[in-house]
Amino acid sequence: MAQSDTVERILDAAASLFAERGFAETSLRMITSEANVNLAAVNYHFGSKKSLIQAVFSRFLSPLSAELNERLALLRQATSDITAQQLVGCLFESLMASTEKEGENPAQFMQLLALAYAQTQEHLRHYIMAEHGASYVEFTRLLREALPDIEPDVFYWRLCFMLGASMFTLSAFDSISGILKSDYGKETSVDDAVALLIPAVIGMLESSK
Amino acid sequence: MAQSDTVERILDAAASLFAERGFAETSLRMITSEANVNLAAVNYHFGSKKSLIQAVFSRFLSPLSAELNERLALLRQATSDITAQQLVGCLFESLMASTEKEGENPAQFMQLLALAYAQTQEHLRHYIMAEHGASYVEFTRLLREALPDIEPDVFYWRLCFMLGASMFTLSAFDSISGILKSDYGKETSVDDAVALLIPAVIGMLESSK
DNA sequence: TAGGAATTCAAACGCTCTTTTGGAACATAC
DNA sequence: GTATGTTCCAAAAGAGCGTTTGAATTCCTA
Repeated sequence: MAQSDTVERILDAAASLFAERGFAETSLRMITSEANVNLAAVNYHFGSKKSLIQAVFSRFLSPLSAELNERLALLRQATSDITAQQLVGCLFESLMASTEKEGENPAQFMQLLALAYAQTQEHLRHYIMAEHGASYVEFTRLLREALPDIEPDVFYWRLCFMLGASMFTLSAFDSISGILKSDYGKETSVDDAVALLIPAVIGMLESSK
Repeated sequence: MAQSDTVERILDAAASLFAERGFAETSLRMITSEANVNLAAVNYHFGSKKSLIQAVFSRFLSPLSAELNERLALLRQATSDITAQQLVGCLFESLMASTEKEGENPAQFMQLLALAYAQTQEHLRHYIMAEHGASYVEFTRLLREALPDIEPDVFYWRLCFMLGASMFTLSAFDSISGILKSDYGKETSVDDAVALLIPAVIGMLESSK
């Protein structure tokens, strides 16, 4: 069994358990037993539980940042009048493309983000901001430029509405789509949910009310 | 020092620390030392940490359910054509009224709810649904009736968008309003944020797109 | 195929946690 | 003023945690 195998199995198990239960609620013993590796493997390969948590986020965030940076750069050089619609489209395309490339689950990713948000994990906040904050700041800046007529504070609150709606919806995707399946026999993919989400958040952002 | 004093002080400290740090990240030692009571007081008055968590939620949810039930009943007997706008108004009024009555913090309440959602705390989910699920189900039923032309699955997703935007915004209220204050010198109250939030979520619910 | 580095493993260490315990302090009622 | 029930407290029990250790094993290269 090569090292990469152990490391990947730990990351898979950790991502799944963290997303479902939370960080402190998930012990290294749960993770290593789920991953079928020895307890000491986490500290051997990652150094500590904190570092493991950061590694789990890195696996999601690095490809997302890369995708988003690339798409934003393309958009900037294609036109100088970028619309909010294009930017929001970029964001969700990046999310879906980056998770698909890595064979990951966007719903699980959003569960982890929601968790990182809800629990004030200082070390994680700092780490995420230091490693991946630039893409987010750039996205916000461009969106602000695309919506110059909105008062700054209103813009900020609407950005918040957008993030909340997106994060909550995708993080709850599994349970919502399960309910829809059993109650209405309706099969829904993440792409279907995103297709509904995009016009909704754009409507909120651009609203004149 | 009467019992009620100790119990209240524990609940206050627990709500504040849970909201800020998470459930497992907050030890009974932190809570009892913050509350200036003996460590054993939690187990004496509440039985266990789990029960304390439930009690913290109960203190928020019971007044909210009561307020919401009352307002929904009034609305039902006032008119048979209830609008989505009226229902969303009811929900936020109930939230603000119930927290104000009890001298509580709506942002803290939403932080706790977001936490309960993010971490799959089975005992808590069951408890909340069993004790307070009825009001939520009734609200959803009335909202569904107010928006009969929307496909059932689209309705469900939009409900999700609404909950996400509301929960996230209010749970992040302290940090957002802090940023607005320091960046734009703009002072924002929770009511201001809710005043922006209501038209935004109603727009999402009623949209024809 | 021998040797050295990388990885895995069982066991234990030290720590913090929730919960329990039995008695002390207090209030209330007879 | 004593009896009774409630509340508080210091201490310890018992369980689980992250981490460390050193030996065993596997892997790779020379």
